[in-house]
Amino acid sequence: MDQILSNIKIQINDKLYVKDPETSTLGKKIIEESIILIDSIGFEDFTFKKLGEKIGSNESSIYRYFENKHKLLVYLSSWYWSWMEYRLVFATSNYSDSWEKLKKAISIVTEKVEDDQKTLHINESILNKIIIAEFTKTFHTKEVDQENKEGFYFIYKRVINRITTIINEVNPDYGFSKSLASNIVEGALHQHFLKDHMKTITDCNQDISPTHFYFDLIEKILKK
Amino acid sequence: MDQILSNIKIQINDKLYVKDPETSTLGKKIIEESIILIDSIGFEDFTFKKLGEKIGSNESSIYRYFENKHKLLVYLSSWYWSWMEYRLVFATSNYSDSWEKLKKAISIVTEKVEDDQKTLHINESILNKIIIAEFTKTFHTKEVDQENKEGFYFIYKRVINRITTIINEVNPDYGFSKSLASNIVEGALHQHFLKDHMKTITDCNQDISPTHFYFDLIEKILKK
DNA sequence: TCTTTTTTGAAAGTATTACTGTTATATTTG
DNA sequence: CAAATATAACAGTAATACTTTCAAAAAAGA
Repeated sequence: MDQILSNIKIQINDKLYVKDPETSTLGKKIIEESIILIDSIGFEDFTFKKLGEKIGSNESSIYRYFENKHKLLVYLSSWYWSWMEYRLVFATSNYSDSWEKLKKAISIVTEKVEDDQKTLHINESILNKIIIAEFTKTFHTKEVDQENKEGFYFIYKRVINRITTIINEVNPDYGFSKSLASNIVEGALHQHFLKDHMKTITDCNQDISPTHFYFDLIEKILKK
Repeated sequence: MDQILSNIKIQINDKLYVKDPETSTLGKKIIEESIILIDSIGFEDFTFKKLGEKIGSNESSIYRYFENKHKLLVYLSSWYWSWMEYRLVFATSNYSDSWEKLKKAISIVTEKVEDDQKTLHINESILNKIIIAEFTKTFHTKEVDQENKEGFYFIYKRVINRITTIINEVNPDYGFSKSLASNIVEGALHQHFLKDHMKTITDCNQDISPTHFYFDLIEKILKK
């Protein structure tokens, strides 16, 4: 598994970058340090100038990789969902029982993320924190329809569709498999946010994870 | 009911404004036109300068009401949830059957919003569109914990808590009433967004509303 | 109604952001 | 080693997100 994972290259829509950051040291440094900087100061205060200072590079050099910080965030999000999809496909491929497969899939997309040591320049645990705090900003824009057409959210939608398919396997009579899948993926991010910042409106905490909540939920909704 | 509604004044946390916009013509114009302008160009491109031009006022006059556009958005959101809460309390007060009460509550927070003619300067239908597209930005910031302490999200949380209480009435044995309530409120906004911008990952459309999806969901989760 | 207070508008000013363009230097590749 | 490419440094622009000052207009109070 390690071998296989270390060999995959996560494919990102090439409209998201000017120059592929995976092809150079500076590019990888931009990715690595932007994750840390966005997590640390938040996307609103994050600028290419600050990132340049942090990595000892000039602002204009970063612009040769990404048109603007929005596209960088969409790039990071695509990377995250692509990595998620890989784990999802890998972890669910060996199940014959669709219920167990669904539980595995749900746990993958709802659990807290640990750093994947196989990807050297990307800290998935911090990237997960960014996704929780900033992902909705990638599509809550006036350009969403245009960018959706250009495929900016393709991998994210494919993750949702994979879960939808498993839901349909578990219970073909259930009429809202797509909404349930999108609700769980988005809702889990939200529950993680609430447990850190608005504890009074969630049951999730150190002991009860969003995974618990959604396991219980799918059991009640889908099991006959 | 009209009488009662026309007499209530929606109370907003006074830390959200420098001067209460409800106390002057200009203030009300700022609220009225900011809703239209944010909906039309999106929150990112919205500036006090553009709003000033639109209402024939100077930028600096708007700064006398709101410190910055973030606080204006939190103000508009608070107004929205306060108005929601009012409708929620009013519509559910007469039910003796808690199941019917819950259904009524869910339909109020998940249905598409029509303009409330009783509030002259606020178009709730457009405000609802802003909430769908921009509300998560009010708390997805680095200042969320501080602003939460200052009560910026108090009314929103109270709406969630009211729904939580009704869920507990319906089924006291269900262990995730808070997460279910926060999931439904946030999830409904998300499903509305998806039906307009990412149709492939939702079952909601012109015929099937988010309300249908969540009615079915609570029935399966809470009914014994 | 007259005066005082408050509100608003106009304009100027500042620091920062979000870029673009140019040129020299450093690095890589063939 | 030469040519091509990548990067750094710097200058420059338009817009943003404010703040300040001052005068005019409007509202409130006596």
